[in-house]
Amino acid sequence: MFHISIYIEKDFKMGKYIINNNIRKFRFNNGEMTQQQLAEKAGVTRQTIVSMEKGKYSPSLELAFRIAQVFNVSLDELFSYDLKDNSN
Amino acid sequence: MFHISIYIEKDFKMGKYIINNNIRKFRFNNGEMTQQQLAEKAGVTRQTIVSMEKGKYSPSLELAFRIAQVFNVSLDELFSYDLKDNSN
DNA sequence: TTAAAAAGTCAAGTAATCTTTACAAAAAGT
DNA sequence: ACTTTTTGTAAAGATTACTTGACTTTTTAA
Repeated sequence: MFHISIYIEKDFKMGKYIINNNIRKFRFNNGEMTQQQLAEKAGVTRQTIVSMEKGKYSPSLELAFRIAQVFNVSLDELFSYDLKDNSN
Repeated sequence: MFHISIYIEKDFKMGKYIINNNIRKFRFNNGEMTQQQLAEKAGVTRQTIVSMEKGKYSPSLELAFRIAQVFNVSLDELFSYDLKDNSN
């Protein structure tokens, strides 16, 4: 007899996902809205918009909603939570 | 002659919205999942789940996505961004 | 009706988001 | 080519999410 163990990490999903956003795309779909204009409409600084577009951090849900509201779209249209591509 | 000024706040939308969530509902739709179990699956502490359910703060978008993923639903099914009811 | 499990509360500490300021690089207009 | 507008970078401070731990209240179940 022999025994095969398959170890599945408890939190195997964690750390493998990445948040993508279409902010830049929607800015240009809305009359070439600048970062500054979006920032004002969403009630944050331009720097926050820059960092978000660049994916430097994940925004608060509150801010995500405010930006979606500016573009009049749903959260799911603006953000996606995808498996990170590890093929490189 | 006289003059009437109507002042419209620039960010009149801000501060009037509130984030609601269906976390508790989804926990009970999922075989009576406890706060502790949800916390483990989402990779946070139970205290974080408690605070979220109680609406004590708006979670990060990252965490919002992880919880939606646990329940296998979209962000928009789990969270809503509604005008605060000022009728009281 | 008592024990055990789950949910709620509080407070202090850590980590991450967001602001502010200031400047550099790139793009667009004259 | 030069100016102006827009975008990108960086770093320090403020604010807020999240953790940790310890305790109380409510719910479930023996």
